[in-house]
Amino acid sequence: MLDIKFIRTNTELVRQAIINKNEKADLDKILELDEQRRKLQFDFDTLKSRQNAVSQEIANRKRNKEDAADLIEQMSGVAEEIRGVSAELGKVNTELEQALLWVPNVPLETVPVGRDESANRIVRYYGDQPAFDFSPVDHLAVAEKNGLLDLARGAKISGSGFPVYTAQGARLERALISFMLEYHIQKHGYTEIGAPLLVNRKTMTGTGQLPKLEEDMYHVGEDDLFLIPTAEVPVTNLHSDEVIQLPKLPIKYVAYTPCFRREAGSYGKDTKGLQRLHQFNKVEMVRFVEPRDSYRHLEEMLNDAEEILQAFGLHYRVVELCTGDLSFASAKTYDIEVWAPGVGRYLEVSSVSNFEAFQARRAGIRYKDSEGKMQYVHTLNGSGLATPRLMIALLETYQQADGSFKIPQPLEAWLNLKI
RNA sequence: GGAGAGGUGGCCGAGCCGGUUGAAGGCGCACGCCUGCUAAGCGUGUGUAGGUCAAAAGCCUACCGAGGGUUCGAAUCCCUCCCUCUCCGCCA
Repeated sequence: MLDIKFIRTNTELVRQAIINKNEKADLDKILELDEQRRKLQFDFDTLKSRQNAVSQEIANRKRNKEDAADLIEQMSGVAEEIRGVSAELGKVNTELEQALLWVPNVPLETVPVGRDESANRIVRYYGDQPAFDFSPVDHLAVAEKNGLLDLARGAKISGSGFPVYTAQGARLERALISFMLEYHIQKHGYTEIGAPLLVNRKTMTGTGQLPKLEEDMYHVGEDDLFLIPTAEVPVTNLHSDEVIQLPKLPIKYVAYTPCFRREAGSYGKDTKGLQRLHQFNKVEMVRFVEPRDSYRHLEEMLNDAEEILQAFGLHYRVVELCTGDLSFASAKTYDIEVWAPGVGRYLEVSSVSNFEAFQARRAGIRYKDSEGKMQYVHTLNGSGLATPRLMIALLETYQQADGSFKIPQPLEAWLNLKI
């Protein structure tokens, strides 16, 4: 969330950000609550101050065996008054906090302004679309021919959008995960985290999924726990309500987890094959950094993710999201879209974002800067990468004229393991 | 799930028959002094948040797991909840 002081002094900037992000937080209401809050706080402090002073005097008199009945009598109404103001203050505070949770992060000034993805800016292309001397089929055809997927049975046991990988398909997907994890650990210096897949409400709120996106989350009502939509949630919240020692920064974590998304409101969109799923696997990178470095880290993480696609020799492009396409919590986001020759589209396989202090403020992730001042860290995360669309690109790119599928060289070691 | 113990400042750890206790003491940390070097020693300081202020200083307020209650006054008493540890049960 944003600092209320920032909102107070940069109201128009925030107002514009809300519009540019297609959000609808009520700033006037927030400013009014803030005003009320400060007034009540002042009243409370004043009353409390008086009560403390008199209580002190009562204590002194009692110590000296003097009578304090008049003072006690005098204060008896004050306690009630304080309770009243305090209750009011608590109510306003809660209301203000709730309202602030609906204010999105402010996009970086350089982010292109636009309503939807049509205003996104293509940053660069890597490689070229592969040429085929036959007509390439889509990943479903490749998978069927080679026995890699069983989506029908996935639908039978869970529902559509819950893929079943079979035989070499399952091994390939697992190999992808291992390869990506080890790549980031060994080449980029990330520390691996194995994270819980069910998290509580506070954790979901910390990274900004709640309250706005509750409809998109699988919820276990009995325990009020949520299935994570991305490892970003548990991993970023690892340090919630903590003060990180300066020498520990930057912190770089990588985690593989399944991800669960209800995808409410996107029925019939990109439903073919592995394009849009309720459950999928993803390797996620998360960084905690000092604010002055955070945009350098954003570029670095983007590069970390790109290297995976490069290692597989896949053609892709990098896109900078416009304000309207930016997520609620993000200040700047790059998407990486890999080319899938069978379906003939660029598919998002990674999203790399800088949240600046937005998540850190919500989750309470701070550090002491070199001058000993308490500051919020900047948090970033990026997929590195999500497996389903990566599978699509691989299957479609490396299909052969005879319908078979060629394993990309970097994965051979994992698939040829002998025991 | 049942029984018991406990949750205090960066850490350890007093206080818990209510009142100069934001909180003893120790460790750590920072600065200074001292000292061939190192170690040790001595001194001072060292929480977070909100408010007030142009700002700093200062001042005020809150915070001893969370939330309520009793009281003129609560870290200290009462209630509810959460978490940790130990034992039992259950499941892997």
